[in-house]
Amino acid sequence: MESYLTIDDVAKRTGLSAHTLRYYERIGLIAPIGRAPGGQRRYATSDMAWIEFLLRLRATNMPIGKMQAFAKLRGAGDATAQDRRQMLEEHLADVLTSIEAMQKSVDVLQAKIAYYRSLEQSHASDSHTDERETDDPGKSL
Amino acid sequence: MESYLTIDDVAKRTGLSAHTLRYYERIGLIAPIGRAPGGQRRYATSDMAWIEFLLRLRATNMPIGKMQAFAKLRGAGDATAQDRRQMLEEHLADVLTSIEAMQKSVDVLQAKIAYYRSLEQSHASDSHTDERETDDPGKSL
DNA sequence: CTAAAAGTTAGAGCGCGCTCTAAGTCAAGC
DNA sequence: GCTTGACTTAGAGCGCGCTCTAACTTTTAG
Repeated sequence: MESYLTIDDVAKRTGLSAHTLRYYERIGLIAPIGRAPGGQRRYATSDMAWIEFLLRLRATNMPIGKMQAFAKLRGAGDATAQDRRQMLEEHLADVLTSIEAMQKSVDVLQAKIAYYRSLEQSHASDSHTDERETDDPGKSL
Repeated sequence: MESYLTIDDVAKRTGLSAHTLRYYERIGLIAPIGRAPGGQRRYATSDMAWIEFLLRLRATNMPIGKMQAFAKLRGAGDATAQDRRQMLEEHLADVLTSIEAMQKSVDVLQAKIAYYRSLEQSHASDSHTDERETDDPGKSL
């Protein structure tokens, strides 16, 4: 097991800055990392797995406070597995809701883009049509 | 046309606070709203349409700076329609990318939840199994 | 007419999630 | 040995997106 990753190695692999990695450790998102004799951090592959999972939580907009709560449960051992599952289920529900909301907005954006395209079409053959831009393509259908 | 919406009416309809509505106007996201004789804002239905569109941009995480740029183009008239379309297309691409990323993370969360469930299953029939929690369900498959 | 509720402004303040600074120690190459 | 660069800490600072305060005016209900 090549458990010899320096903080910069981890930064490169995760896309997090070394500053952020230390920050996450300071606030308890990441448990204390092992040290080389000189005091420098040496990340194990198990640390990497946890960090990558954290990034999944972050990618789904879990606030740091909740990640801290989750990390704390994890640190408290297997007995908290049910609590953790419940946290993840609640978070997952939020995420799915927000994805749905985004999808709905995406539909609106696409409609708007199509509307702009149609404007460009009509202006292509007639450069001084005086129609007012409604910014509400839906209304004109 | 009942263009007699007060700021509180609009707040209720949009979910934005009156504070935020004034803030958006101040920073140019919303063009100056018409006023009643005493100086109070009176929102027209066209204002509402724009605010609702802004909320779509916000729901898709467009930063305020870009919304300002978009609003400015809009204020500059029909000639900017192509620029606006391009902004929306670029934004849309970002949004689709981020939805994909979220979906990927959702898959990971679901796998993890399933893993927790399986742990609970095995503990249900044997309350002192000493298996170590790996926090990496993928590894065990 | 009065009292309470809702509106106005300019500007201060805040929570989040980093991000950077300062001052110093440690590690690697020549 | 010396230099260069990466590492360490504690703590300050920052950009974003609001959110609230203070002091005041206007509107509305009784």
